[in-house]
Amino acid sequence: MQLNPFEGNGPMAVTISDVAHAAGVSKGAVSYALNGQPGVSQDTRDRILKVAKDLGWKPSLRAKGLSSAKAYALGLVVARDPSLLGTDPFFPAFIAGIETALTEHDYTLVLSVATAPGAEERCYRKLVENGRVDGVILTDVRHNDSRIGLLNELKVPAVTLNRPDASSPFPAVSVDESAGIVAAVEHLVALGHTRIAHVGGGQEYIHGRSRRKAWADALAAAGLASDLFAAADFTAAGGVAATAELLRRRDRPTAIVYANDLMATAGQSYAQSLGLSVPGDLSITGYDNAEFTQYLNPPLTTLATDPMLWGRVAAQVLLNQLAGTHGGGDTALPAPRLVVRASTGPVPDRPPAA
Amino acid sequence: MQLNPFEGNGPMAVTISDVAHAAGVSKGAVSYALNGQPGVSQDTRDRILKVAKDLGWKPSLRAKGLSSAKAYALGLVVARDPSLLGTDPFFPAFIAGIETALTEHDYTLVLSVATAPGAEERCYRKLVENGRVDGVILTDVRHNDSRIGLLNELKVPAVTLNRPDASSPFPAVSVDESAGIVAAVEHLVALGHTRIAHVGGGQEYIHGRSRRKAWADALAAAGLASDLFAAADFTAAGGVAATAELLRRRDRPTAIVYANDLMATAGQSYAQSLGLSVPGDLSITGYDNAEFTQYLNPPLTTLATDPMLWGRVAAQVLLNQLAGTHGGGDTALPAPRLVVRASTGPVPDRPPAA
DNA sequence: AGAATAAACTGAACCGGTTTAGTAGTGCAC
DNA sequence: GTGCACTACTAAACCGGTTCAGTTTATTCT
Repeated sequence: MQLNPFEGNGPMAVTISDVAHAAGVSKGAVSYALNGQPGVSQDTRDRILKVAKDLGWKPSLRAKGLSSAKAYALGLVVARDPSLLGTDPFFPAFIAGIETALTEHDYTLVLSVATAPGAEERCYRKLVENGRVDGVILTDVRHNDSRIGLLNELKVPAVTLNRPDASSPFPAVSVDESAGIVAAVEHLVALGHTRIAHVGGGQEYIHGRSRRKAWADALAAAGLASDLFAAADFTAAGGVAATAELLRRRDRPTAIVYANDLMATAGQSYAQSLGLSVPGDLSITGYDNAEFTQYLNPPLTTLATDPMLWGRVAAQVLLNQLAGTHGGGDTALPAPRLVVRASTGPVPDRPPAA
Repeated sequence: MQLNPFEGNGPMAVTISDVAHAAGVSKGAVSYALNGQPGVSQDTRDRILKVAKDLGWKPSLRAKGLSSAKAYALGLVVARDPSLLGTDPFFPAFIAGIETALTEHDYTLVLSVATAPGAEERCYRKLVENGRVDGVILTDVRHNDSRIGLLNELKVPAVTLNRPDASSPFPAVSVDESAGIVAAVEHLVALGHTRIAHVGGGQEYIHGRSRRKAWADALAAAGLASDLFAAADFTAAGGVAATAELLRRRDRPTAIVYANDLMATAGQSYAQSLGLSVPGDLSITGYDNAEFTQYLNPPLTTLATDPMLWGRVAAQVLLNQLAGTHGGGDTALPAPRLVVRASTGPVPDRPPAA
């Protein structure tokens, strides 16, 4: 059982003892030498390093992990309905960003997908209690997020994407999403729109909330009322339903700011199916700048973020924390960039016929 | 250094020795009892189990891993240009599927993203040599894929998505993609089309090749020539370029079968920008059934697969292999399902003016 | 020259499990 | 009542590293 026929590293992996024996020193000396710690002379150090290299020694992460009580891995739990997972361009790029930071430090990413509700907390607990990870990244932060307390209890280092609204001891890496939404609203205001609606994402998410608040604030700043709000949940179906609700209103909007691209796409398609012209009768903006949005008819005006950078920085902050070299402060990333395409245009002269 | 203040499990994790002491037996006995192995009487076993439970004992994966030379994790290396990662709805769902199989067995997924070319092989090597994973899943299999040889050399169990064209000792989990493409072509033939083009994905991928071959075969079966092929690379830009090339031809196609949704979307948008009507002048089919395709104008006729199932089965096969309970044969999954939407229609009476 | 100090290095304990070799005790046959 | 097989269990080695407590040797101080 000890000899797994599949186990790699050739016929038998070379251990630190092999190196010690070959170099004529003790295991301890080899450990010191290989880790750049004091306790060995330069001569001996060089010799040990050479022997280790010649023998093709590779540290065993398993052994290292056991003795140093570390996993050399970071955890990410993604809690989404699996069928919706593929619709969001955020995660793949975000994960790629994490990886760029991790590979430099010989850390890996342990990914969990929590499908069932409540499974998320179990995922985090398991990951930490099993010692799979040394720290975790918290995405999709919710209003009064219970995970903050859980991670606190588990005493595991963490980073959050954006600062939670409940008190959190963990550093946050933040993007000023408000600025993006404000830019979109200002763009529409400049085009003459006065009835600018918002189809919001799930309001249990802080990014759902902050986008809504930014929309309302920007309208207030322009002296406009923010009564044209329709709640949705970031899904295409939700986007359609919210759009339908808004377009049924007597004072139907001439522009809709959506909280993400998928809802905007679905909403645009729905509006068009009603015979409305985009942007002739209705201007539409999204959020995320998903690749496909430039191929819609019309191409979607949206907000471009840099999820890869976000992932990279989040991982970096977490690694710094583990190394004890993190100041503790939050990190601010560049605000989203407004990408103006053909789905937004001047306000129509008069409201289109219903 | 030994006592990481962040390390979870309360003030100090309870070990097998604690349990042994509390139950008045030796470490070995506890190990036997906890693993359901013979060597302890039923009475003692029950007592040990109870004590372990009362004390809240959790096995340390790190220790377990060291002594049993296992990682209790599976590896997945995704090699895509990070900027393109978000465009493919396949991976998130695929990964979610993997997770559903893993969580049942207390395995986790270690995910690597190889951005630079060549980094992929290094990723696999590192994952295996560091003992991070017990097996790996191979996606995006290429023509004469060099990774097969690498994994063979590393002596790591693996599963491939679809059977590689080079000889591979690893079980494959396959979807008959050909059947999907054939269904799409037959659908177009039934609509009267005779000039049916194909915009292919990267021909270095076996799925790129097999989709092309299926297209050619289906045309041949219908007595049609398969000269309308344009090479692309699964990207939107590539799809546009290939579409442009096809539409410039004297015998321009009346229908185009794309190797994926993104290229189809971009191609459709491009054709429309040329003033062509879809499907009036040109019918279009995609592949993947990405969520957004139903919100295009017109909605896209495409092929629906079940990436989640694919992930689940692939992981399951790999786990069986690790447990030694896998027969060794390949597994066939249901063929893609043709989803007919408005982007395909009857062949136009005469070729549209150029 | 002798004592104090530091550097270089060794041996062993340790992390928390698994597994092997060996021991004690029981039951049964002859 | 001795021999044998079998069960139930223990002690210790082991996985491959890290780290602590000493020991030896060289250097410096007085």
